[in-house]
Amino acid sequence: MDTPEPRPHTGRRRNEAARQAILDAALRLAGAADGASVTIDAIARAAGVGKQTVYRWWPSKGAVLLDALIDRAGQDVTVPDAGTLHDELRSFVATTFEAAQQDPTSAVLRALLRESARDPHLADLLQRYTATRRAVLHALLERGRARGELATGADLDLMVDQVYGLFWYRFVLGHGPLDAPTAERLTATLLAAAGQAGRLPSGPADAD
Amino acid sequence: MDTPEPRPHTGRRRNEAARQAILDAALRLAGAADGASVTIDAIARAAGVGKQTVYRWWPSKGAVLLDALIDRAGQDVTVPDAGTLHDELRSFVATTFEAAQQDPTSAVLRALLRESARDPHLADLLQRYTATRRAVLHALLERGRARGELATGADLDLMVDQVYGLFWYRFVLGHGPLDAPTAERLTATLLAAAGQAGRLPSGPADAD
Amino acid sequence: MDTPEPRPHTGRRRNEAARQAILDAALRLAGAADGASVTIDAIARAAGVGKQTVYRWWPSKGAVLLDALIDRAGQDVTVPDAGTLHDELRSFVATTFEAAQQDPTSAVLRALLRESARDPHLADLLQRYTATRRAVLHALLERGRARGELATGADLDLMVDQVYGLFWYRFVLGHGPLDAPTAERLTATLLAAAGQAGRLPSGPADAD
Amino acid sequence: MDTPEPRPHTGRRRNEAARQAILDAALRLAGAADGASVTIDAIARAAGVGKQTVYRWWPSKGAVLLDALIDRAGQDVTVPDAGTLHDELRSFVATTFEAAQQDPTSAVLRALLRESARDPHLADLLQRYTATRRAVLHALLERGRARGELATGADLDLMVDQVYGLFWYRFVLGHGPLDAPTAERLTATLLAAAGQAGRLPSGPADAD
DNA sequence: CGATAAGCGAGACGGTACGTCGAGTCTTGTA
DNA sequence: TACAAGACTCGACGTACCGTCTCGCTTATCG
Repeated sequence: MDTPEPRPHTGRRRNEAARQAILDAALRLAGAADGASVTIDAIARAAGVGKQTVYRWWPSKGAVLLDALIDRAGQDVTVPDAGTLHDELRSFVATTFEAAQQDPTSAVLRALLRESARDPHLADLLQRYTATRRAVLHALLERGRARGELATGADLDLMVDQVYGLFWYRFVLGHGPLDAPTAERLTATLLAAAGQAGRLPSGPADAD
Repeated sequence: MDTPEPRPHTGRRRNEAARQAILDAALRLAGAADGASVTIDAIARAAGVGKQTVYRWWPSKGAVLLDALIDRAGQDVTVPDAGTLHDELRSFVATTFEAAQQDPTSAVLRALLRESARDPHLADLLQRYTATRRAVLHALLERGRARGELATGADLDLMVDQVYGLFWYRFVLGHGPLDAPTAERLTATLLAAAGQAGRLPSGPADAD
Repeated sequence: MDTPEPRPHTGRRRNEAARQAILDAALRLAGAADGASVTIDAIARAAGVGKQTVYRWWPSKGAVLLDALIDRAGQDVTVPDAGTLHDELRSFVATTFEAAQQDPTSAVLRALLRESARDPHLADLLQRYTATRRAVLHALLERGRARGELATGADLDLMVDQVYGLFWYRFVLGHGPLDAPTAERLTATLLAAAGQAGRLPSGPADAD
Repeated sequence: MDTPEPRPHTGRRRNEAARQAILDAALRLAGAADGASVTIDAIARAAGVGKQTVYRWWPSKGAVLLDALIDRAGQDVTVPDAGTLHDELRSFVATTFEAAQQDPTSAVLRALLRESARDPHLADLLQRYTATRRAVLHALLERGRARGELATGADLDLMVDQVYGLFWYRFVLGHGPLDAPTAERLTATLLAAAGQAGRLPSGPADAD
């Protein structure tokens, strides 16, 4: 049973240099100024590219930004896998906090939020992206539970959302710190509760 | 010698009916469809009002929406002040969750987020608004601490932001429930940790 | 020393089927709808041909149309050479009128005019094409003059342009008929005047 | 029975200065260069006006040009009404020839033709405009016929179209002169024929 | 027979102009 | 002076064609 030989490809191939130039331009513009003027026209002009070339490959401005984020700033939050759940979780949270506040990433994240507010399609993409991030954290917690460091009844989804909820809330409003001590205290809070799961109201089955 | 009584008033007075019509129209449009087409032109047209009349009294579209939210849907989250901190907190959280998901409020909140992403002025207003909400919750916690129900070292700001962070995170993404059981578990988590404050790393001075 | 015999030929030969398909597609599209959407892309797509294949052989869209016109509809206006100048002229005019109003030709002519308005290169081609048409009519008149049926001072160029002028004017605007009676009356007008050339102001030398 | 009092007018009035600036800019651009770059954007920019203001009042670029032509260059071909039909006709034709070849008018006419080729709406407008021009010439001829200077059977429509046909044909192609001698010879041709109407095949009733 | 040289379908590329939308401002006449 | 109406400038939007440029492949001719 061989492959249906869909089509070996025909026509000119995508210009990788143009792709890079567009992502670069998007990052540069998102980082500059107050984030206004992140326009498709501006991105295309800054990349030395026709507008159509942007629209050919991305459905919206925000999709470009998201792509830029994943390509350029996505590889930084790694799971350390060192020792106790407490250490792992604290490290994960602190790294997440820190990474988001570095210079290009922060601007892109804000630009993404700005765009996703208008563009339902981007909102969808962003939702999918955040889901993968949640999944990573969820897996981390699950490994801890498997090692007996969490009560079996612990609501992992809630724990995950408490981390990312706090993160986004402070990131957007900027009224409170997202630093290492905060990561430490947040971790302690979550584990203090989940370690006493017997006294907690039982969460959902959480079979995943 | 006090102010020279400059002029009691001259010219036509503000038309209260127009104000109401504008807020109504804003709510109606924000609730309708997917929330797109909440335009100043659309609001003015729907309210049977000139655009200038909107701009005369509000600095931006978002300010109109925020005003509508406060006028129409703002008075519902009250602090019960009944019994233990645990009950008070659970009630507050559950009420917050519920109120935000009712029909006109939910749409307006989403419209507000959408606008605040673009409009820095509205972002400022919204920040001030959320600050008042945080202050209410902070006061609630502080009363509890005064009654000895919280460790003295507890980071109240962190607790507040965990509540609102989870709320906004789930409200925006819609991937998890914001129901009474969730409120219950969240409350339990927060208090389980804060009751053992002695074992927590000490938070900031929290002098407010 | 003649041409350096550059190279007899090498490589693949021109695909005649593609040529025909392109001309067919051009005619079909020019005839369809209101004539809009006669695009190079559309022609190429309709002909199942790459755009480059069009540009390889024709300098512009209009050149394709002109080629189609000459190939498909060009051979119909013949000079009868039967009897008197009056009869010949009337026949020529009537045939010209009729031929232009037949179905594929009419649409292509209009499409050509449309394109030539934009494309200076096509305008040039079209000018050359109309010049050959004028030359045919001019020769017909000259033969008549040689037979003594026209005054020697007659301005043949003016007569030619009166025929084609009337034709194009009515063809484009469509406000008056281009039928046999019109051809008859036009012929009579021209000959009535040119038969009395002695009383006319003398025209240019008309040496051609 | 009074008027239905449609509306006394409300809202800001049309800015006449903007209208003039747009027409001026259109003429200027049409006259400059080779006529390319007569763009809506360019007109708006040159007029110091938003694009929307152009679109608010004219359906297309060509409509602007036509308006400019009528406003600025339309008042020049007047009917002299001096003496014989021959003199009147010659004068009319010569003036028409001359006016069209003066500097701003010529460019605008060419730009109009260019646009009308693409824009069916403009083609319609242009058709209406040419009809009014034909009507003027038709009236001139009719007065001559009433004075007995034309045969009663003369096909006035044909005569009119011979004048304008020759004019447009030479104006567009530019292969022959549109000067006073040409006007003189054309006039002579037309009148030579129409003066002998008895020998012409009878035209249409021409009852207008 | 292989090397070389086009021609070909497909389609991505940098551009330019299009016509529309929404924003915030301004100018009318009326109340 | 507020108001309804609506014209104004500005700037971004997403689309349509233009003419050019690769791709991988298919023919042809020539050494």
